[in-house]
Amino acid sequence: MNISTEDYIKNIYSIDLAVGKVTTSILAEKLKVSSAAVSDMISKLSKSGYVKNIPYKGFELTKKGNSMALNIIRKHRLWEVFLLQYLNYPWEKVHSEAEKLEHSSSDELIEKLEQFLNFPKYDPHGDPIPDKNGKFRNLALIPLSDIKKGEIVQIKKVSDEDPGGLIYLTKHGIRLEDKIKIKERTEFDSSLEVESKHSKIFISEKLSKIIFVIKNT
Amino acid sequence: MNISTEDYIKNIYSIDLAVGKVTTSILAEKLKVSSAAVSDMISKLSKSGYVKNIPYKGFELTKKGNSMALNIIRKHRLWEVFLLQYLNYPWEKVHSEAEKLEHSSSDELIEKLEQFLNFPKYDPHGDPIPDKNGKFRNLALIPLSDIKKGEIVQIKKVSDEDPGGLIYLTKHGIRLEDKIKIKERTEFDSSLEVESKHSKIFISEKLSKIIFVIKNT
DNA sequence: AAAAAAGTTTAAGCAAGCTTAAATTAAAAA
DNA sequence: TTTTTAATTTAAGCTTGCTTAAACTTTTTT
Repeated sequence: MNISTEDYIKNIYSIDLAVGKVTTSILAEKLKVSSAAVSDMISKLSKSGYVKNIPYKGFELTKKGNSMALNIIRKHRLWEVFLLQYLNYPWEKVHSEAEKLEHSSSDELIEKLEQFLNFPKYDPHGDPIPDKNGKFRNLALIPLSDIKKGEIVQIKKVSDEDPGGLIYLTKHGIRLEDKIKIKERTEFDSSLEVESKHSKIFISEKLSKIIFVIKNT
Repeated sequence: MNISTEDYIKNIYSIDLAVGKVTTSILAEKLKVSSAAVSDMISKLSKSGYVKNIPYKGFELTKKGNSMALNIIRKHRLWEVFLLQYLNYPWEKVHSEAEKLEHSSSDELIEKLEQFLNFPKYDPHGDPIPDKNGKFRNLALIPLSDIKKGEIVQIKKVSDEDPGGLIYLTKHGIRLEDKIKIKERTEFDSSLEVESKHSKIFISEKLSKIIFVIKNT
């Protein structure tokens, strides 16, 4: 299993989770390669039993592919916890650093790391960490964009794809687990004004879509 | 800089240190590739300024190549310290695991790791860890094979290339920093019998050549 | 239902890092 | 010094993962 292949499998998993289906062009876009490259790789992954492919229609991970994906994600998220908690690595940089480490650590190493970290259940962005059998808890989260004016919610996850949002939130003193209240909702551009214990900040529609919350805690 | 290139540079450095000169065939042997592959890569590294090459004669790292090598070695050894001290990763496995991590960690990450580890000066096999400027202390070590019967010495380094020696020593309770006495020396096969505080063990010529010691401490 | 557009796959070709085989150079032996 | 041997480099070719361009499906529009 090489880095490139692992990246394909991991991204098929996450696209499937987010969008519900995976196509050549979506995956190509995500991986920043041509559709032809994806098409090519998919037929290889199909031959080696990681992906079930129906040409021209789409594809999905097999059971084997799925557990491969969860194992990579597990490595990624455990490294994130380590980087943030022990090395004080900045929140917004943790993701891209873990992106490299995830491909360079044996299962044995990761088990020891998990033990050292005391079996964390979530990564620094609020994503669940699969155990070595691929099992994980899944919270039912709501995007902040769906919350109405006046409601009080708790931030449980901020997507880590783009560091921009993380930098903005950090700068304004908003963190995971914070409780916030929607003070204002501007229908024109779907932006929000929210208030936490310490601060009051403006949240664009784009940002509100990658912040996930739960209601009554 | 990719993994393969980093491996070439790192190995040129270590062969130079051990043997005093680097040739195509020695490097090929170390990297388990053909001489032709080495020849090819050396001319690339020469073009990009990491290596000074005199065709048919040999080659060596430039200043730029040297500091690249030290940076990779630094990463390798800091990871080794982490793996052993914090994850309780077995002594003899630490090397091969670090071999992968060294290529997947940014300079920034490594600085934070170094800080977390409290700026260790030696790795778990006794090799010095370069600081971020490439500076390191160098002990004058003597191979155990050069020590005469009756002498008492302290183990300061055990080469980590082959895990076999490390496993043997660990099994017999010999560790870095142990003080040992040469009880017997068999001239026939240059083997030794040595005694530490806790144990008495047989050391073959081969093993005695990769154990390094200092005399009076 | 036919035409146009969009998406996917196949084909041809490139770069990197490797291989084996042939050619070249240097070193050792005669 | 010439010959033989050993080491190195060059050449030709393979594989992997990519590219662009062409061919082919599927979907959407009219």
